[in-house]
Amino acid sequence: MTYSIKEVADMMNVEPSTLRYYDSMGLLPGVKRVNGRRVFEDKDFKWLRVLNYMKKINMPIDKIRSYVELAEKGDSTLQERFDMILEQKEIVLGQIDELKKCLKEFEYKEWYYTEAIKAGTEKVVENVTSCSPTLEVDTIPKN
Amino acid sequence: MTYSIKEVADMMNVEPSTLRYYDSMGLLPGVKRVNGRRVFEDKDFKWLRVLNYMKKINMPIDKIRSYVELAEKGDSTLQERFDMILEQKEIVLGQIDELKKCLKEFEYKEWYYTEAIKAGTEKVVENVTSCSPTLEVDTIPKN
DNA sequence: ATACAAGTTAAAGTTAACTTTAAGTCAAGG
DNA sequence: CCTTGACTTAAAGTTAACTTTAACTTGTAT
Repeated sequence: MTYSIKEVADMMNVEPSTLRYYDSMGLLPGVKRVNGRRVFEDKDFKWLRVLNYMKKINMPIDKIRSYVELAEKGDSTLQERFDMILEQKEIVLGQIDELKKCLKEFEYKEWYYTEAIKAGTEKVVENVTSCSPTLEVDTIPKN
Repeated sequence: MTYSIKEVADMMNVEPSTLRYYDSMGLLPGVKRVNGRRVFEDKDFKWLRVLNYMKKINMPIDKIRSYVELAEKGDSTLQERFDMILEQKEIVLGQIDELKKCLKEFEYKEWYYTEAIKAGTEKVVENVTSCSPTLEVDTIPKN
C-alpha cells in the first residue's frame, strides 16, 4: 500500500507543506519518489509515528534529526539512541509532573471562583489566596 | 517588603527584560513605579504566580492578558473567569493524557533498545515494531 | 488536446515570545 | 563633581517552526 503526501498529511492532521518541511529537515528518511513525487509506504509510518510523539513532547527538530541520523547509521549507534531515549523519558516525566502541579492550581482556582460566584464577590476568598513571594512562586520555565 | 526587577527576575528565573516584556503586554497590572522604576510588592507575586502556571501550560500571552483584563474589571467578570479556568483545566488534563501516551512510547523504546543492545543488533526487535499506518499513527498536533 | 488538480523546489514571509541595542535617567560612593 | 551600576523606553533583531508564493511538472478527466 502506498500513500500520497496529501493522504499522509490528512492522516497525521498536518499540512502537506509541513511534511515537505520535515523531509527537508531530514526527519523522513527513505521516502520513495516516483516522477519526483513523494510516495509513502507502510515502513514510512514507523518514522512518522516516532516523529509524532517526539514532537508532542516538544523535542526540537534538530534533536529529532540527530536521533534519526543515529538510527540511519545502524547498530553501531544503539547505545547512543538508548541514552537519548532515556533522557527524553526523564524529560517527559518532568513535564507530566509540572503539569500535575499546574492542574492543582487550576483546580484551586475552580474552587476559588465557585465560592466567589456563590458570594457574588471575590472579597470572600481573596484573603485565602494571598501568597508569600518566596514560598509559592516557583520558577517560570525559560521558554 | 519591596523588590527590584532584577530580584524578581532572579526569583522567577527569567531575565529582567522578560518581565518588562510581560509588563508591556499587560500581564503585570498594578506594579508601582518610583522614579520611573518598577517596584514589586508582595501583592504582585499573586500575579507572577498566576503568570507562572499559565505559561507552563503554554497558554498564549494574549489569552493570559484577557484573563488579567477580566480580573481587573472586578466581580462582574467572575463567571467569565470561572469559564476560562475550567476550559484551561480541561486543556491541562488533555496535555497530561497526551504526555502519558508519549511516556509509554518512550518506555517501549527503552525496552526495545535494551533488547537490541543485548543482542548487538536491532534485527532482533525490528519485527516487533512494524506498525500499521492507520492503527498506530495518531494525530500530530498542529503546533 | 487541453484543462485541472496535485505534486515539486527555492526562497521569502509569518508568528510568538522573547532578547538585544541604543540612548538616556538616577542614586550612591569616592 | 564624576563615575558606576541598575534601571528606563522604543525599536530592531532573533529563533523555531512552519506557511506561502512563484514558477514549474505531471497524471487524469473531458
